Amino acid sequence: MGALCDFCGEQRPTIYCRSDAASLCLSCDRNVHSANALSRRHMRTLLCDRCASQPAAVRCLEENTSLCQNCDWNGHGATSLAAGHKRQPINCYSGCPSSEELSRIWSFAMDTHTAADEPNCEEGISMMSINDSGVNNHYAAEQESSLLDIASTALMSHPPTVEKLKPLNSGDGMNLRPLATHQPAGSVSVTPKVQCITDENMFDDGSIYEDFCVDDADLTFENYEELFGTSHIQTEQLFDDAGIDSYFETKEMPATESKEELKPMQPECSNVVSADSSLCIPSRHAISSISLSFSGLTGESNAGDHQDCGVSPMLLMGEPPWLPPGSEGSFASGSRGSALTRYKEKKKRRKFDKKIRYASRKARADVRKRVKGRFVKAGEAYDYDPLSETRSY
DNA sequence: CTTTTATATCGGTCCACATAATTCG
DNA sequence: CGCGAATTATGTGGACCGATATAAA
Repeated sequence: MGALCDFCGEQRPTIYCRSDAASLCLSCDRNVHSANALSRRHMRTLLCDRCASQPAAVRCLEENTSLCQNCDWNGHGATSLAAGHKRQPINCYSGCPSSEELSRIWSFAMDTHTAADEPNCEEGISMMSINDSGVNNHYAAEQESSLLDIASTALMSHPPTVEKLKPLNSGDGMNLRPLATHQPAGSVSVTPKVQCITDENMFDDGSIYEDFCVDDADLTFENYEELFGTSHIQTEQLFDDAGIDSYFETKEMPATESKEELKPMQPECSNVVSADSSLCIPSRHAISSISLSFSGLTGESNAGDHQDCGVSPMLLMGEPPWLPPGSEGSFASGSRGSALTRYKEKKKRRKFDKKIRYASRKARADVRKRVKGRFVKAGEAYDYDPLSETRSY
């Protein structure tokens, strides 16, 4: 990624779109993502001020900078001084929010980015026909109205806790999502986040966990694309869906094997935290975190993900060096099955949301007549017409 | 408990053709 | 080196098929 907007190549990029794996200036962001209903669904967030290549996850209020997980944990949180900085999670957004709405979401950032750095972009926005009123079809209206229901960005210190995440994760229709700054790999690899795992208070009565574990699986499998940067091509080369899927199924399934089902989970934990195995107290939260680690490796993550995690994919795929305590063996065997089912369903859904490189080709394929699923020559008999769904014979 | 059968799931393949990419003069 | 024409390569979606996994008998 360069220092310029991937689209116009002129302005300084401010927004990172995971679906497009692109850094965009504010103007181009709106331009590109107002093109159609699908693009409006792209989740975007601020660009990391430090590396300028990853989506920002948190805003350091002390330094007044937006940071991706990697920069936050490695560069920023690494120092004891900065580790105590107040951080504010940065929300993702979709749709085509107006500049006012964006400034409401990111009041801290838009002051600097928009007003100071991208005067032209702002001007561009005001001039664009696809502005707030321009994209006022029903879908966009929904998007924008839900944008107004923005989840508040609670102040936090490192580390964020499960409780703080829960409400952000609970809104199903919300198109504004927090970046998970509690990502597992990081959470077990950097000291400050150990609290997250060892905070037994969190699980004293088990209630939080019970609420969390299943929903967290949801978070894991549904939002990981939003949580991590995405690069379709790169990741398919690294880990295609089948790969992680098979890993999932062969190692995690069957759900009925309560005694051994956790074995496969351990390598994640043990390897990820190999630098400090004492961190890997196999708490239930850790298990949830582990599943999040999986999410970072599935289909549409990219090299940056692993960079973010600070763990190489190969390491993550390693064999389990030790077995978990038996207490975890009974962990949510039932909910695991349902979580897996939901994961598969969502994975299936994601396939429909695959990246289309050439929209024109898709548009054409969408209207091509077929015989048993195969394209037929123009004018020849067909058994399926996507437009009329009629047969020619 | 083992074997057989039925069912479900998954990935790969095929097709035509517009268009992107490459080659050539 | 740049340009235009010609050629080649690519990508797109739905249905099908074989391999594999899982469940049931």
